[in-house]
Amino acid sequence: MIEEKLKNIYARLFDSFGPQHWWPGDTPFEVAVGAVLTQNTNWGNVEKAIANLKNANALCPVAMDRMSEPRLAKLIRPSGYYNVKTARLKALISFLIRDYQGNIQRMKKGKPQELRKKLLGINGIGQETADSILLYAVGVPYFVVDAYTKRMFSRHGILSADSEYEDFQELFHSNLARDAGLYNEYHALIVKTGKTFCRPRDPLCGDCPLSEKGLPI
DNA sequence: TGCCAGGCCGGGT
DNA sequence: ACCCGGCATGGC
Repeated sequence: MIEEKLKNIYARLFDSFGPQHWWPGDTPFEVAVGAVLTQNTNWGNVEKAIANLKNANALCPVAMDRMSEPRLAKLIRPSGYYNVKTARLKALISFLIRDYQGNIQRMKKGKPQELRKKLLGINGIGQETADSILLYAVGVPYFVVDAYTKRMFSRHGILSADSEYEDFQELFHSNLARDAGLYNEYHALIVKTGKTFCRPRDPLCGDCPLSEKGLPI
């Protein structure tokens, strides 16, 4: 039973690592900024960029909207792809100001499905970034699928490695309660486990809580 | 030193 | 529908 497998994996990860207290960010806006900055990027580098924004007293929608692109690019430089990400942050913030007066909380009004479509319409916001914002900044239950999720659950034979984002997301949506708190913790535990054990060609399965009898993670 | 990190876009086939 | 190159820093 697939449902039992998913619940069993969750239980084992939670027992091993405990609550992860995600997303690592003080405000919904910081979460949204972090979601863009962490695209294909080590979280440690993102922290440096966010620290720069805080030091410049610039981690708010109005300040970042007004800021020149070269200045913003310089502040977020440690997170890599800084020119691309400057444009993406600008696009997200323009949208946020235009439709929600710069207040992410207001996204809770209206249908989550419509909001997701709107987010995906912003240049630079793909499925994972949109779902990260939805789940961790807005608090609506969309499961976030990242590289770790695909790697872990395909290596465990639950889905084939070349399955689509939607396939992985549907796996969780249809087999677990549609619960933001659960999705929050589950995804955070997947990342925690992935960072520790689940490199692309380096399983390191020995001490992983999921490794037993030829079940590499 | 090369590999890796909590993707996404645009152009080509 | 797929495939691919580009985007860039910092840690190990």
